Amino acid sequence: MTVARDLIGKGLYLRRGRQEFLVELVEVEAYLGPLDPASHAYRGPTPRARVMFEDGGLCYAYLSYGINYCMNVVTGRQGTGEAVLLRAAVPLAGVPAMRHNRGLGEDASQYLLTNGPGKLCQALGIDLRYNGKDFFRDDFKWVDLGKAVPPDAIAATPRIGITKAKDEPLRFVLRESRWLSRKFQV
DNA sequence: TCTATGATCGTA
DNA sequence: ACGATCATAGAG
Repeated sequence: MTVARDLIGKGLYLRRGRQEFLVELVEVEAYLGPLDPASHAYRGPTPRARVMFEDGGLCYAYLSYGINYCMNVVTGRQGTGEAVLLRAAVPLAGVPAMRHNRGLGEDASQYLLTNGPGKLCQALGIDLRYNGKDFFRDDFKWVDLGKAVPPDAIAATPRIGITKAKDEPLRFVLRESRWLSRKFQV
């Protein structure tokens, strides 16, 4: 949870072939493991959730609603099943490719690029092949963007799109960001 | 601005 | 059958 908070404002870089992407994370959600009924780890290390139980630093990617992909950072030690869902980001590099991946024209609002977990993955070209990849290798890189994010710039709110444990404030957002999947309410 | 709905498929 | 989503349609 404090790990999730620390991801706000971090830069994530991805290279695929000749394409390079860089985004700044502005919205994440913590999923706490087997005791969290909203987590995919709730039923233990099933085939889908297996990488959630690996050591931290891996990518847990899955198909959501048969339509979109979503990506997580595994954050616990081996066996704990903790992960953080990446929900929204600011596009910093590779914007034309993201626009293409999203099927958006030049005139479409820039905020539609990466303001949701499915949109973020589509923009970056993330699919099931990225499940189990290492965010510290495998063409990913964490980038220090050099911005200090003061604690009061980050807000904690309930998680989105879940039915169980919906009241825990485990979604972390950069308060004033225009790139959130939903506007932060006071 | 909001609520409802359909698309679509891996997982359990 | 369900779901850590999204885009669209229609009402107010």
